[in-house]
Amino acid sequence: MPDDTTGVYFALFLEAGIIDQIGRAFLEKRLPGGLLTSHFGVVSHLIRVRDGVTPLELARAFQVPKTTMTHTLAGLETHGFVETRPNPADRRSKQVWLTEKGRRFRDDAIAAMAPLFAELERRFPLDKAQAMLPHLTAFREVVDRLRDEMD
Amino acid sequence: MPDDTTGVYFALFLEAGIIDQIGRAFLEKRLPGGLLTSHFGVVSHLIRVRDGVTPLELARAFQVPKTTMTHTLAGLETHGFVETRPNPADRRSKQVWLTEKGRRFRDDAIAAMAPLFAELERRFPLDKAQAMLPHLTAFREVVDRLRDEMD
DNA sequence: TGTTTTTAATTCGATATCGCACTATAAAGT
DNA sequence: ACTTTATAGTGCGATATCGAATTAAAAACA
Repeated sequence: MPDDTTGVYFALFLEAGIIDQIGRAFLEKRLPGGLLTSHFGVVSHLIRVRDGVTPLELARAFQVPKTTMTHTLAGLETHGFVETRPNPADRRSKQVWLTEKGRRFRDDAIAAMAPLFAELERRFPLDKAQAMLPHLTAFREVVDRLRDEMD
Repeated sequence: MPDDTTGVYFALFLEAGIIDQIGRAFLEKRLPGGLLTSHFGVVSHLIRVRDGVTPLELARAFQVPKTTMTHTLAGLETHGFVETRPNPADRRSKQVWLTEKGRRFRDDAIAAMAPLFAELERRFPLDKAQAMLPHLTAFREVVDRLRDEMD
């Protein structure tokens, strides 16, 4: 495998990292004090996908260690954005449910980001973004599976 | 702006974040104890781009706060992977130079990642990766500029 | 059924990350 | 030249992140 080959995949991870970093910084500057991208991410996931999921499922969705998710959920619960209830199907486990306050937090954050997305659309046209998304998703899916398998 | 529009850009950040997360976890599992992606990233940058750059330039390259870069560089210096010298052109500033040990650290890390990239190439063909990279880079460049301008 | 192994979550300790405030120097404006 | 403003880097405190070990419950298996 030529060095260039490695370079391309390497560059993809590098670009993803910088995009993530900028996105986080931008979002966090617009979140209420003490709240981070991790908090927003979880609440957003509970709305986008569904709530009532377990902490472990959330940890897997974001590919973070369980212990990190425990911590993030504790913060969200302190803020009253989620509540956890026992999982009726498994007494080791919990379910995470959104509160009204949590939904409002997410709506406010999205509203605060709207100007960015508007400007972004002006500079990186929607059709280009739409064209790229499925490829990036496919790459993520491959990497995701690879992680499970290569440990 | 329809909600879907926001959704596409939003999804791009989300995918980037997960790819970054998986890449970090994978790399860090293969780095010597106490060394993180941040350390590898800086050393790698000093080789890929050039060394002798200032801490601030590095902070900008990775879009992290200056104070984070100070900390990362301190760790690298402790490990003997870089050394910092006064900047002859500006007495407030420094220059960061690689050591032989630093180059070896980077080479070893890349070698440890090789199996991943090899398997990755099997599952996500090189031509697709090559096709996607310039678009992702373009997106990063736009977001990067936007960050500077929208504060 | 009883034992062993796996799984969900948490606690704890180490370190990374980051914002704020500060110092030193440089650059800009008068 | 002198004052003002901007810039490079650091110290400190708060909190996030993560790995290792632990506990409780479930699943696998004898």
